[in-house]
Amino acid sequence: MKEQLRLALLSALKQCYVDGSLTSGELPEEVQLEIPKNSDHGDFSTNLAMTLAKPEKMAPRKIAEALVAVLQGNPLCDKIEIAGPGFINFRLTATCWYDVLDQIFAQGCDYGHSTIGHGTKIQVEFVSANPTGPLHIGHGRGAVVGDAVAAVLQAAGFEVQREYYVNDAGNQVVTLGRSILLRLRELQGEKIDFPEDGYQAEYIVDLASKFRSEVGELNNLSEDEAIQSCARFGVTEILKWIEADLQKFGIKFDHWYSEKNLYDQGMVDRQLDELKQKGLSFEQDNALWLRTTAFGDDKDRVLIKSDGSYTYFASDVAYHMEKFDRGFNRVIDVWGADHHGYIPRMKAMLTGLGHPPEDLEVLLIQMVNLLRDGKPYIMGKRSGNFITLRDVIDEVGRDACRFFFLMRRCDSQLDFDLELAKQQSSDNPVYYVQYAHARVCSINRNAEEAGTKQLQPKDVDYSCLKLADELALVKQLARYPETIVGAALGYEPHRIVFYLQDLAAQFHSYYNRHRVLVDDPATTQARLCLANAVRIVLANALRLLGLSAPERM
RNA sequence: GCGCCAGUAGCUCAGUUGGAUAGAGCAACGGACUUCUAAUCCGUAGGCCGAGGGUUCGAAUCCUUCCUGGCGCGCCA
Repeated sequence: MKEQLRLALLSALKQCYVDGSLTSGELPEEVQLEIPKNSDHGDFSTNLAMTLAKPEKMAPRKIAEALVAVLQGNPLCDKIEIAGPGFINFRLTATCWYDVLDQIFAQGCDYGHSTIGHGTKIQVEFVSANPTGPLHIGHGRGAVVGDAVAAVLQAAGFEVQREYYVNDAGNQVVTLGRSILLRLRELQGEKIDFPEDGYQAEYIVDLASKFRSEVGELNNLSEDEAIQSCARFGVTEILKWIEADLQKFGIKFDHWYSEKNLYDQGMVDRQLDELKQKGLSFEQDNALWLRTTAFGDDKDRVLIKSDGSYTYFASDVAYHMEKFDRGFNRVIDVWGADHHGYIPRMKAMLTGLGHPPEDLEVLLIQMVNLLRDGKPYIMGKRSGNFITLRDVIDEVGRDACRFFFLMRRCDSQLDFDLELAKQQSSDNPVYYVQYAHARVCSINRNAEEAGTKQLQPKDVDYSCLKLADELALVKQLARYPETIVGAALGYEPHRIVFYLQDLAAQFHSYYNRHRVLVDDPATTQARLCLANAVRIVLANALRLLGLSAPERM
């Protein structure tokens, strides 16, 4: 709809140049068409005349007049007006809007999808929490946002892979192994002094006892072997929890990528060699450094420490290069905002290795402040006192929890008060949206009980939908596809949430003002179509965000 | 000290990437269920868009300087 109008405008402009009413010959790279806030200003509005004022050296309103003279009589438009400093406002014909309903019924659950991504391969890597403990609320936010971003990109025609990077190599895994081993010895009756830097939490004891019953005791192994064995066991078990938690949240990854595997395959060393060959790394103080300052970072970064062990940055370099080797055109990392300091070094590394830095997009997820009764709940893996993501899902509910995380743009902080989330559950916005969906289903049931058979859209007279409320609703439905495109290109799934709330509000309002099932059969049929078009779009958007669309509530 | 993110109604936040008179939800107040589900709707009230300066036809949005809050600034992860 918008596109057709855009084309009409462009050809009108060309026509003006041909007939000489405009002279600059300037063609804007983009004709901006927006939906005015105030519906008195029409369905669409363009500032084209204003942007041409300078090259054309003419008053905007004069330019607008020239354009409108050509556009007058366009079949799409009911009314074209010049307003304010030089806006051109368009009101489209009702029939033109009714086409949207046909599109919705024809496309069904695909309505809203587009091909704007042209199959570009994008990988979204998210959560990637260390397998040393259960997921907490902050991971939950990253999980939901990452999942929704991936879904929205898919809907916009990108080819998307969801990946979880498993940090199963490195220090924290050794710490995990040692912690389990110590608890195991404790279970065997030894008196141990649990170190400060071990993982203190209760689940370590559970793991130790599970280890004892499934694997046995480790008296024959050396200390290192025992730690290794405990670590492997711990990582496997914890990954099972994580996967189960995510599944409970409705999130499924296409691929789990092991850091350890990266080392085992020699990919880290190969990548370090390449850096050396390209002269990007250097040795100093017995360590190997990457010269990231050459590409905008404020200091150089260590790849191999002076004790010979690798930093995380080393494997991150190899990992990210490997992503591009796998054929992704663009790579998205979803990180906690506390890692934002890593972005310059990652971009520097990419630039050094010949990738445009825009190929990596990092989405920073701001902190979640977990509260209970208004009091902050301190989270820390080592403190031993935390509420897991699973606890939250169980307490608040999956839909409400997901919705809550998606309601805000991800770069603003979020207060998550458990008591509030529960208390509000009866008037939680997610139910508001779902209720709209359930209402349409209920209308359908009533129609069926009353013996009203719903006609095929082609047999329905849409011109019965002449109320302002009805046209406004259709126009809102027409905006859904572009909402997805905007959400995808900006990596902003929250836009879908706001769209859903707007659509639900408009429908609730309409429902309270007018009956769908009325005496006149033609009107009833048309309104049933409208209501069901709303239902389809609500269901599509809810599904996109991983939320359920209940048929009754 | 340097960097990143934020600052919009009493509270929580949107604001279509620079457009016309800045919006919604809670909270407050007043109304609507013999009518398709009241988990709903209608109405009232609420603003120096943190502050100053700049860019232009036009700024909550862009540039700049401050102020406030959060987070980073390791051969930690």
